[in-house]
Amino acid sequence: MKIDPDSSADLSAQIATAIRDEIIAGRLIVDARLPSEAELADHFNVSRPTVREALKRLAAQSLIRTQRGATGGAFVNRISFPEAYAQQITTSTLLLSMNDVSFETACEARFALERSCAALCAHRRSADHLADMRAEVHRQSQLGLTDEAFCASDVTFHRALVDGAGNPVLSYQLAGAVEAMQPLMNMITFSARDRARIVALHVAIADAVEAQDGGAVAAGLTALEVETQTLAARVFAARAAQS
Amino acid sequence: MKIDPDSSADLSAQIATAIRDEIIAGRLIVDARLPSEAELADHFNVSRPTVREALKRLAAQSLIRTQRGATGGAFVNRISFPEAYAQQITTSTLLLSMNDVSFETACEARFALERSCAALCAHRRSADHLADMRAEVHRQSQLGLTDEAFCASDVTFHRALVDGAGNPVLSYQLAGAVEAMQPLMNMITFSARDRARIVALHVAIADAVEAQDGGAVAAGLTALEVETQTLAARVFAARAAQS
DNA sequence: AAAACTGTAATTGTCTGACATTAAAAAAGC
DNA sequence: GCTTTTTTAATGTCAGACAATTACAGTTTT
Repeated sequence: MKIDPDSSADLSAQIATAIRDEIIAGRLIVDARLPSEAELADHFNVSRPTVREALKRLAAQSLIRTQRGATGGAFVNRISFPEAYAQQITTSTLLLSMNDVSFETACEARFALERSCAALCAHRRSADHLADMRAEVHRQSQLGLTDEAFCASDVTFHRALVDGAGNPVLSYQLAGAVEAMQPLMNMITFSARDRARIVALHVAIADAVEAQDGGAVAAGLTALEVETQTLAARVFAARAAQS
Repeated sequence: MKIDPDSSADLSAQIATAIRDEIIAGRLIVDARLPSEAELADHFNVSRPTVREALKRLAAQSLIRTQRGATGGAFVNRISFPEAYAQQITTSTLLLSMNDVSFETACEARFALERSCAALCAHRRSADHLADMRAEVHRQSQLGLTDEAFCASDVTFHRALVDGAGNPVLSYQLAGAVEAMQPLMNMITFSARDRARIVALHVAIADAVEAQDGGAVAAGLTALEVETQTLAARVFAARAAQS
């Protein structure tokens, strides 16, 4: 591992970067044990708290895990899909909420990405995925559902569609796009008529998935995108007029 | 902010989670200043090093930035697109390299996602994006290029295509998919004939983008996917036979 | 009066040293 | 040979101190 001269950056940041580079370059493989904190401190010529801060940075990115006890230490972590999902969702959500990304832009990206699953999902979907989609459609049709519950069910429906493509990498990438939209969707209040239209489109999509007609799935998603965009435009216009 | 009982988890992890939740929920807005480390230590009833470890965890995710001096402290950071790109790429790259994701699966996901930009890029592409694509095609045609330089140019070409869609959220999501493939692509050695075929497909895609024909862009990407998959299959088969 | 300088206070960055906690391995006892 | 106890090595936490940095106010100089 490289050394850190007395540059302007934090020592802990430099050390974290040095170790991260080792992991990315493959010189530290999964489950390899890092030297103990005392050894690292000695190696980098810093104190143990500084090393610890560096290790915590890496732990925050799920790059390492730590274990106490005699044979404990810091180990290179095999980043799991669920962990990657979670990071992806957090980053995407904050990116959207902090950068004044318009609803249109986010919505366009989300549906563009989801359409990329249409053909694969139509081709590969299992009975389970289809059943999940039908179940969510049924849930959405119930009266007296809160807006938040409606949106949550919407997300579950779309995740079933994405997972139906049977490609974990695709599911991972889409997780951010679909979940990060939820806070934006929650800003909208859905009237009974709006919900009925959305549910009808969901039914059409589920039918297309069942028929394994990729083109129809994509068309259904496009129709849903148009519906969502016009609905959002109406809500935001009304809200702007009110204030 | 909530307190942390003496549960089994690390105190610094609990504190980091508590603060992260405040940020995600919007109770701590961008550029808001967190209490000083001493105040946080007092509030959570822990020592300052523990608080610092928590803050470093958040800094590693670009959720906060710190500043020294009299009016310094920790501030909620507006996560920028470049920062989000970098995190996305790191996570995606490690996810692929550590989880035995097959080349086919990763490649399928990557091209499926990229096709989602085809129509938008064809519609919106600027002259700049087109020029970038042409420039990369020209670079790829040069003889004596190393495999790595060829792959790097390939990535730049595809990023120009993605950016041509004019949707920053889409560019962000695709960054991970496109860049994370590079290490996998670098495992392949491209013969002159292979390169010529790929360049020809790139030319076809650039032509389609210039003609603003979204369907042709998507078709070109599909052809490129087929070419890449068969090429990779041949390389891996040859390598397997050799050993 | 304006500008340059200086000191002070607040805050993060780092170090030292210590103790608590944990969990595996070695040793002891039966 | 098995169970129990002790040892040991590692992380987790704490307390206190000092260094480095920066804004601000007050002072001096021009």
